[in-house]
Parts: sequence; C-alpha cells; structure tokens
Amino acid sequence: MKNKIVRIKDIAEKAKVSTGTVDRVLHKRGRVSKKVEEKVLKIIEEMDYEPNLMARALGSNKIYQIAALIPDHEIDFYWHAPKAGIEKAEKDLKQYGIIVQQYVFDPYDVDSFISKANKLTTDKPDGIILSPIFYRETLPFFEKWKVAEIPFVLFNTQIAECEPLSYIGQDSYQSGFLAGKLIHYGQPDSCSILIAHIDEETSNAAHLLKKEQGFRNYFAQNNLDHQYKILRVELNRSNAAVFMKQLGDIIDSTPDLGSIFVTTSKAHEIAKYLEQRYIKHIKIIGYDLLPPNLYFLNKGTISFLINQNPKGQGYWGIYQLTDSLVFKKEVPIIKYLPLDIVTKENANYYVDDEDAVYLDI
Amino acid sequence: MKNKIVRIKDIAEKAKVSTGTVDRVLHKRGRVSKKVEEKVLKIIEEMDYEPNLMARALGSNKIYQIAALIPDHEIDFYWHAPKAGIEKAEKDLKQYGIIVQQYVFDPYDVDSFISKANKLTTDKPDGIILSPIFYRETLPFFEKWKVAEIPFVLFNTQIAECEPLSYIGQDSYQSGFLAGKLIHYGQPDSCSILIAHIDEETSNAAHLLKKEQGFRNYFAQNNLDHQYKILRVELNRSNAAVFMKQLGDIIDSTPDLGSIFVTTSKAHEIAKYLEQRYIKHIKIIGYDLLPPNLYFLNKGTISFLINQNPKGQGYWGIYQLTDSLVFKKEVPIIKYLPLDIVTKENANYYVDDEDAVYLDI
DNA sequence: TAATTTAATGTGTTCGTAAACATTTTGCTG
DNA sequence: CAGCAAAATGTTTACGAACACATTAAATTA
Repeated sequence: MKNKIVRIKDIAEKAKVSTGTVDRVLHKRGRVSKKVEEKVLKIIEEMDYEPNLMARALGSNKIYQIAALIPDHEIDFYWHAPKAGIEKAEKDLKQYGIIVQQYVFDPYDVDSFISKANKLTTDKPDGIILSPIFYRETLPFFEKWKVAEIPFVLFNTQIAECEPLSYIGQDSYQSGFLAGKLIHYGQPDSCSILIAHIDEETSNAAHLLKKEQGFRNYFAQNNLDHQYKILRVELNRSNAAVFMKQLGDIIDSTPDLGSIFVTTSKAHEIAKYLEQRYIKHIKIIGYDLLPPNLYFLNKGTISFLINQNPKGQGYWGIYQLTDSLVFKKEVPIIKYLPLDIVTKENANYYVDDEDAVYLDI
Repeated sequence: MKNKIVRIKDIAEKAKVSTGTVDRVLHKRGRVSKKVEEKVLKIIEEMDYEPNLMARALGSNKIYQIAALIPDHEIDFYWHAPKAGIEKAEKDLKQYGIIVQQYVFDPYDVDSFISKANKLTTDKPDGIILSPIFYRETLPFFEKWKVAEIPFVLFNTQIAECEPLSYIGQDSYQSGFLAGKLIHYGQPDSCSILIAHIDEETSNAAHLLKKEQGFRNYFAQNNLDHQYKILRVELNRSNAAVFMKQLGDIIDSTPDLGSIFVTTSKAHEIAKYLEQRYIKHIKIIGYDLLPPNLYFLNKGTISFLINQNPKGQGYWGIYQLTDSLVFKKEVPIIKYLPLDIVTKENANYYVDDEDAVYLDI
C-alpha cells in the first residue's frame, strides 16, 4: 500500500509534460491541446491526485473580500449570534486571505436594506452572505449578482428559486413537526394548544408558516386531531397593552390550554406574562437561546427551546464561501443544521461561548 | 486600520535581524542573545504576529504517525462510529501529514488490549488516541507514554488523573441527569422507573454509575422522590433465557412501571422485548444511534436517545492531536460534546452520514 | 596576539502550487 | 517556404515558514 502523496510534479512526469501544463488542465485555463488534456486528466484520475490545499492557498496568495449583508443586532438581538459566527469565521479564515466586510441594515426598514445591498453590489466583493428577510426586495439583487458572477450564500431564510451557492439553516417545517412531538410527549392528555407568532408578519415570513404547518401536521399524521384543539394567534409587542390583552383573552377563554408553541425567538415574552400571572401549568416551547429565553428555561417556565444555531449559520456561511473561493471545493447546496432540542439540563453545551470551535466532518 | 498580515520577514526587518533569528526565537531553539530575544519577542507582541499555519505545515513537511488504540467494531458495533470518525479525520488531515495506524483489540479481552498497547508503544508514534476501557491495565502505559513524551488523547471514557493532552466525550453524570428530565417531562404522574444496565459490569464501568447517579439526582434535586419509585437492574444478554426472565419478572411485578432508562447502547433489546409482549405504555430512553436503536426510535418504541456522538469523538481526537502536533496550538484539556436529545423527528440530522457535518460550540 | 572554540546571527533551499513569463511548435498566409 | 501569429508547452519565481548550512562576532586558550 503506497501511501505516497501525489503532487502535480508526479503527474507531469508520468504524462511527460511540464507542471505548467498540468496546472492549466487542473484549472481549465485552456491553451492545452485536447490530446494532452485528456491524457493528463486520465493520469490525474488514475493516481487519485488530491491538491495540497495549503500549498494552493499559499501559492495563490489572494485576498478574498466577502460581503455580509446582515440585520442590525442592536435592533434585534437575534442577529447578534450570526454576526458573532461570521466574525469567528473571519478570524479563523483570515490566514486563507478571507476578509469580511459587513453591511448592516435595519431589519424593520426595507429602504435601509436596499441601500446597503446597492452599496455592497457596487463594491463588487468576491462572495456574499446574507439573510434575505425581505423576499421581494432581494430578488433583483440575486439577478445582479448572478450576472456579475458573485456567489452568494443564504442563511436563516431559504429562497429555493434564487439558486444560491448554498443555503444554511434549518428545515422550518421539520422543526415545527418536532415541536409538535415535544408538546405531545409532555402532554399526553387531551387539551388545547396555542401557536403564537410574535413580532413578525406571517404574511411576509414564509418560514413561520412552515413551522406552523409542520406543527399541525404532527398532530394530523399521528391521528391526534380529535385529542388536541390547536389555536393560533399573531401577537405584536409594538403595543404592550394590546399584546397583554390579546394573550390574556386567549388564556382566560381557554381553560384547558396546556401548551404554547412560540414560532419566533420571543418565547420569553410569554414566559414573563405567565409568571406575572402565576400560571404554572402551561408549558412553553420556543426557539433560540437568547439570554431572556435561557433565563426562563433555567427557571423551568420554558420547557424546551429548539436551537437554530444562528452563530453556526453565520460561521458556516463564511466557511462555505471560503471552501468554494479559496479551495475550489464543491459545497452542498443545502446545508441543514441539526434541530437541537435544548432544555435546562443540556443548555450549557449549546450556549454561545467565546472560544467556540466549529468543526466540519 | 491596517489589516496587513504580519510575516516573519516583517518582524525581522523591524527588529533589524534575520528571519533565522526570529525563527529561533519563535521556536525557542536558543542560540540567540538575551537582548535580541527580548527585542524580537516585544515586536512579535506589538505587531500581533500570527504564524501562517499553512506555510508552517508546508515548510516543515513532516509526517506525523498517530496511533489509535480502539476496540474491535466487529465485536461491539458501538465502536464502528469512533473508527469511522478517526478515518474521516485521517482523510481530512492527510494533507497536513497525518497518518493514523489503528491498533484494534478485543473489548472483552484484557490480554488483547495489553498486547496491542505494547506493540503501539514500541512503534513510538507521535501521538496516541485511545478509549481506556480497561482502567487498571491502562495506567502503566500512561506512565510509559509520559516518559517517552508522546501526547495521548482519551475519548469515550474519562480518566482524569492520567493527565492526557485532552479528553473528548460526554459528561456522564449530566447525561443521566438529562435522562431524568426527559422521563419526568413525559411522565408527570406518579409511577415506577427502571434503570437498566445492560451487558456491562457496573463495577468496572464507572461512567455507567455516574449516569445512574445523575439520573437519581435529577429526581432528588427536584423533590420528586416521593412521586417516583426508582428500581435498578443489571442485565446480561450472554444468557438470553436469563435475560428475558429477569426483565419479565420486573415488568410483571411492577404494574405501574412507566419508563425504562437504559444506560448503555442496548435500549433496542428492551424495545424488542416489549414489542414481543405487546407492551406499549412503557417509555424507553437510551443511548446511541445504532441501527437497531434507530429502528425502534422510528417505530416509537423508544422515545428518546441521547447521542454520545461517537463518530465525533473519534474525529475530534485526531483533530486535537493534529492541532497540537502540526499547528502547535493549545488544545482544551476537556472537551465535552453536547448532550444531543434525539427523537424520531430530528434523528436524521444526527445519524451517521458519509457527508455528515459536525458542529461544535 | 594569533589560533581556536563557541555563541550569535545570516543565507539559501525546500515544501506543492499558482501564475507570470519564456520558449517552442503549429498552422496559416502570401 | 519564408514569415509570422497563435497555440501549446516549458521554466522560473513567489508564497511564508522551517531548517540545514554558512558566516560572522565574541570569548577563550595557547
């Protein structure tokens, strides 16, 4: 078993050409006769050549500008984690010539998004990572980037038809389905269940609807429809009084309410409300390990959180772009991160740690 | 903000010495006057020099032999996953000059272990990864390796006092604690619960006892002792008839048995038994995503599996050794992998897939 | 103080690849 | 078939660090 590492030079020797020719074949730079190209390709195949990524990155010695188009974490704290992931990746990958430029927009202001997206586009980066939270407004940019041949990676929100280099995030439908299971498991007896969409317009946020659909389908597929009554509500904290009243009305008018499934990262708002009213029998399941959510998780007010791994999403986005740009690797078009079930007893393994290390197998 | 990457050459210029001198300072090779050394160190600090790991690995061009001392997966399928992780890591890290030599022993035969460990030791590898399932018999080897200055990494089974380069695995106590929570959550009413240790001597497997302790402490700390009656049993499949009889006796004599917590990867044995007897109301929680476990998880016979991520353990072990040997990075002494809660609805994100992606925070 | 050892520092080559540059071969036109 | 452009192929250097080797300066000895 010869384990010797095959180099370009070895291929060149075997093909009786120079390393330059092999290089041209490898990179499809042309200027190689068809006959020679075929021969070299065949030998590359035969010898099972694998490029030395270190030498490649070292030799090419390029700087890759990656643009990150992300919502302002000071406006919505949820975006703090992706930002942290992006920055961690930038730090880890700096040595490969990766530099990330952040374009931060207001997640509640479409114009801000468009403005930043325009600026980004004129800056002509080598790659783009973004969370396309404004569906309609993002589409024309996808076209521009495709024309300019700038690869882009989506995270958090999936838009299948835009043909990104990669999408990184969760399967919203399946996460709703999972939430159904968790509620059913902890609530074997007949009761009412509330789906709460908080602070987001479901009409403009397809992923929330997918979660709801998955959730409902869990009960439907398991023939539990007769056992549970599923309610839904859309709440908005912009008016605190209305928020409280709406929630209170539902709770008061639904005495057998057993669980609440919060489709956004705002489960802590429900938890706060229930605590204030000393309601203890209603179970909450929500998303994301934000500090206020973790607080109520540790108190037991929230039973489970499904981790969307937002930091990992940011990290992986940059990582995939690097794999593609620097190492010319193929990257998976869809990269679903696991649906981590987080509860008080295992939370500390998932919470964001400065020294977090990411690893890909 | 100058983002230029600092090279040894830059340091040398600033310090008005040659790159060789800087190199000697960086590697503490001596032969440098104290005055110069201090100056160079100061400049390294000032300029925030970070070595280019690719250039380093490329330049040194060393082959690192890593020895993996692992149980035979054909005897216990559990070890298939760590082996796969090790092999995946070897493939990924081959380009950094990592070669892994496997020393496979019979997990039920101490002599086999000793023999392979001896062979390994005489081969003088540059690093070692092992799962020290035989506590007493491993201790003298730790001493030998320490004398020979060969770093070793433990996985799966932790031995704190041997001072390994790193331990990779789970917090057994906490995983038992988590199992307690999962059972409690799904079984709010008073009932009996069985802890089942299958196919392993608890006297020789401290981690199983830790799991049991964590499990019991969950109920104790939450003042649930009066509500649940916790039983325990040690079963062994070596005699199938005895196994069935023991299990049957417990089930028959405990009409209010609500859940079974299996501390090993053999939950499927319990599931098989319950199915044969058409018992559906007893919930099972176990460990590890082995095919038979997944089979019963998907059928709903097993409620949850706690994933020990054995493939990740193998992968990480090699990875940590590489970080230490090739890149001279500091590696964490203890690396606890997350306690993944796996159920039918999220299992496919955790099962071993050739292109599996591991992500650690 | 010249000779010689030893400490201190400098220089050049190497790793595998990329890419600029240099040379040779081919094909075509007049 | 000379002349020349274009295509094909070969050669060299650079990337950043490691390390062997070469050189210089300082210290010691005769």
